[in-house]
Amino acid sequence: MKAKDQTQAPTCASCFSREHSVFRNLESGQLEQMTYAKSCSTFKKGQALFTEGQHPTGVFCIHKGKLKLFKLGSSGKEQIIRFAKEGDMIGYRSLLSGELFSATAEAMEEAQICFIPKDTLFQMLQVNPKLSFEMMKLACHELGEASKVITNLAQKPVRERLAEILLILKHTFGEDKEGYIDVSLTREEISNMTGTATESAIRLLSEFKADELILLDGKRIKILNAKKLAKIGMVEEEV
Amino acid sequence: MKAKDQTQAPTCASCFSREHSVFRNLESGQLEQMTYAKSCSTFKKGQALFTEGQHPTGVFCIHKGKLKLFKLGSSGKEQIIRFAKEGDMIGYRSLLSGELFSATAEAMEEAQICFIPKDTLFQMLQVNPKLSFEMMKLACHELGEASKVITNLAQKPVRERLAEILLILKHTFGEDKEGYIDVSLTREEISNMTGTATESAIRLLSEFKADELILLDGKRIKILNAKKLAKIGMVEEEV
DNA sequence: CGCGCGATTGATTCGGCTCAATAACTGTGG
DNA sequence: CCACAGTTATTGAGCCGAATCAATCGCGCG
Repeated sequence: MKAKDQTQAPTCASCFSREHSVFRNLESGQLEQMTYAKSCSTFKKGQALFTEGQHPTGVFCIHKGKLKLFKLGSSGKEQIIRFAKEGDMIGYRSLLSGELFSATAEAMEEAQICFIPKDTLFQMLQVNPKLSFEMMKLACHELGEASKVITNLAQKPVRERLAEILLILKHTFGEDKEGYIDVSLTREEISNMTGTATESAIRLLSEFKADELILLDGKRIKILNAKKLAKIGMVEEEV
Repeated sequence: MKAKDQTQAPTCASCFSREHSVFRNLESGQLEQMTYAKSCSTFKKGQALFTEGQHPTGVFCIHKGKLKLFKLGSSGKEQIIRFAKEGDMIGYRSLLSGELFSATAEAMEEAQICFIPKDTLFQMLQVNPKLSFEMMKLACHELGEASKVITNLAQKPVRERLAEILLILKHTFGEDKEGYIDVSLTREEISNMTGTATESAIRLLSEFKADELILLDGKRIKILNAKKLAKIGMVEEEV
């Protein structure tokens, strides 16, 4: 399941993506410990880091690349729970709660991932209350986000949800030089986020395009009128 | 917002509902500290402990009673995020993530609630890594539950969701001597959990009753055929 | 006893899903 | 470099689940 090449494995101390992660405030001793314990590997597009139902043995840090986390619904359709990119940590939820993985993590593009074994992380948590607090904060924040998603799914019609999702995507992944959202998603993946049939997502995207709210170029999406999208999505802030 | 009577305020050391809470393993010193710092009050049915958007100043421990936590959707409809009962802690998510309350907590029946100020809790977290871990675990567990809810809302039809909700209610609140689920909910509240119109929830409940899966007596609900409900709800376990 | 909210049931509408057919695109091997 | 196979995207038609609207009923309670 894990790839093998440790070739360009960097030290954690010099890791750029760490700067934006929960590990940003580690002292050098712990950084060394982590560098020593971690293993780094490459995942190809579509390859899974772990699968729903498996037993967690550590956490994954994303050094490069983008991942999607999804659960399979009873009909087999993927429900995308969240994305993860450079500097994000994956798999901590199940590890910390002592449960099996509740979702599958899959690389959306070639990705370089570091793996930190459970023992190492737990040791660090024990001696470093700040790290514990940081991770608790992260979990609590995500919990708040989840309750928003729940309310939206339960109450907003598809059109509103999709409008909001587009703004969230822009916010999560940013834009490239040309102003397109910096992520490549299939229409199906977009629908798996929104909680809708793929055809519905396509139809609405076409509508938004016709209304000049967005611009479509294959999988590339550019937001032209965030204000109006926010109004459609019933969000005050432009997410 | 808070009621005043400290009349029957018990000590935390003797608090029965603490036995099942994250505070179950506190040592006597911290228990004293908590007893000293906490304030206990009574909330009437329908009274809010806190409201979405407010600034958290501490956490609430439920000594007695049942609460619902809900968010308001853009149309003003309540979305029930979770319930809380004896021994549960409320308001920790926002406090720990340093955000505003993301939901409103309201007493569903007369409730006795203890309030633990932010400073006290944070001090205890600092000196007690086990408590931190316990709370992190709690948050991570709930996060996993949330992702289940998200997948269900996005993918399951109303009929399946309602069947599952009934099983969850039974599991959460247990049954009284007569086998009825030990909580009193209006049809609207049930629909606000399920993410559906009240009329739809009513219709489906009537169906389930006609199919002899449940028994209805006013607000009282008794599960007659959990196995079949689980099948309808597409859940392997009987939740 | 009557007021008023919650529950129920019926009729109707409509959003969104499914099914189906095509078109466009991606990669792959000759 | 092109043709083919296998996805992925698009569009249309029809249907169905669930929301809405409307009316009545039943009670809990002052």
